[in-house]
Amino acid sequence: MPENAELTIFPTWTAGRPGYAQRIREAFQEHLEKTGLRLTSQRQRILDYLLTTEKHLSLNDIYQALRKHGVGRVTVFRTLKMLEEAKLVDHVTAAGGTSRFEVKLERPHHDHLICVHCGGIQEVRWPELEKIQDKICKTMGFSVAWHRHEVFGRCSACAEGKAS
Amino acid sequence: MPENAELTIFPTWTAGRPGYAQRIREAFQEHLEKTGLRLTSQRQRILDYLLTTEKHLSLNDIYQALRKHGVGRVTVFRTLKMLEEAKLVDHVTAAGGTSRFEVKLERPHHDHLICVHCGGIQEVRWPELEKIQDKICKTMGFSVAWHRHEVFGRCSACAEGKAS
DNA sequence: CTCCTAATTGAAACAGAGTTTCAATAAGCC
DNA sequence: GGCTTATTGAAACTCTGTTTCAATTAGGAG
Ligand SMILES: [Mn+2]
Ligand SMILES: [Mn+2]
Ligand SMILES: [Zn+2]
Ligand SMILES: [Zn+2]
Repeated sequence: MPENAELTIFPTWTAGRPGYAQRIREAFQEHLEKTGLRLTSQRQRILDYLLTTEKHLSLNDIYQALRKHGVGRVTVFRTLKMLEEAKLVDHVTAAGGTSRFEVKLERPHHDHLICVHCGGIQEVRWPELEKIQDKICKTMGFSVAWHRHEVFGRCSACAEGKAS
Repeated sequence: MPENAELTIFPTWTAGRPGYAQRIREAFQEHLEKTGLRLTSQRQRILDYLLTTEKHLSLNDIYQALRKHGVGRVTVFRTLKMLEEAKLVDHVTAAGGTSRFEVKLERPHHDHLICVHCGGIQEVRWPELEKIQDKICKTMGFSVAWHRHEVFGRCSACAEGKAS
């Protein structure tokens, strides 16, 4: 499996959505004001990088991309945490167990199909399935906060070329 | 969240199943012979500990329990890996992100409801849900090898005492 | 614009799970 | 018993994630 596989999120989620980048930046500023935080060049860069690179990025991916612009690892870590609290960003636990981040604003919840061969991540929505999940949890007296449903296997592309 | 929460697997899975311990030990030996590995006291102890303690144990839980009998951390690590390859043991990703292990032989597939408050793990089978998963994956041309469906929230016990 | 203060930053050090290395040890076979 | 090879475990290392704290900066008050 390639070390940095093609980890696309809904292609053109940001791009295909007029004003999306604008809106998420505004929501970001709103959150900053509301919580008494400050707008710094680092925080701006990190959000912008997430917006322009439509992929599932790890903390380290972002750090490596922005260190040349003087953004530290710790700041990336803290900013991602803050963006998650602000519900502007979310994370997936990828194959290796590390967290990968994606913009969340206006995006519906989805789960991931992870190809063990090429490392590619496909996104999937199955409200029908989640309805059953919620129903069963309810009958067990378990109140769901969030869930992680990750399916591992071979994507259509890799299933054809059956070479290991 | 308590550091070592009550992490029960199906109560009496091993206990309520006459000869289970016996069968899994035999399967273990078979695997050793088949792959040219050797039966050591350490490997025996680790498997036995998993069998007698019907819980979802972390690598460290097992190490802490067996170090007094002269079993090293590395050996626990390697043995768990081997047991997973032999399909005798499986792991769950618990609340903190660490792996917890459980015996697998003859046990039906199940998923986990993980309480973020007390750390307790409940097991759940929902074939209906998984049927939908497989159906949708199929239509997407994705061939499922395995999946991990973990639901985080509050168990019934913790939901009542609403203290944080 | 300047000053002030509290928020922010990032190097460094730390934590914890997981993994490799390698010399010493033990299993299984003759 | 003796030989060969797998196994073991201390130590060192990797990687992700996290805390600490002195230096820096945002942004509001003057
Ligand atoms: Mn996604
Ligand atoms: Mn289980
Ligand atoms: Zn693939
Ligand atoms: Zn609970």
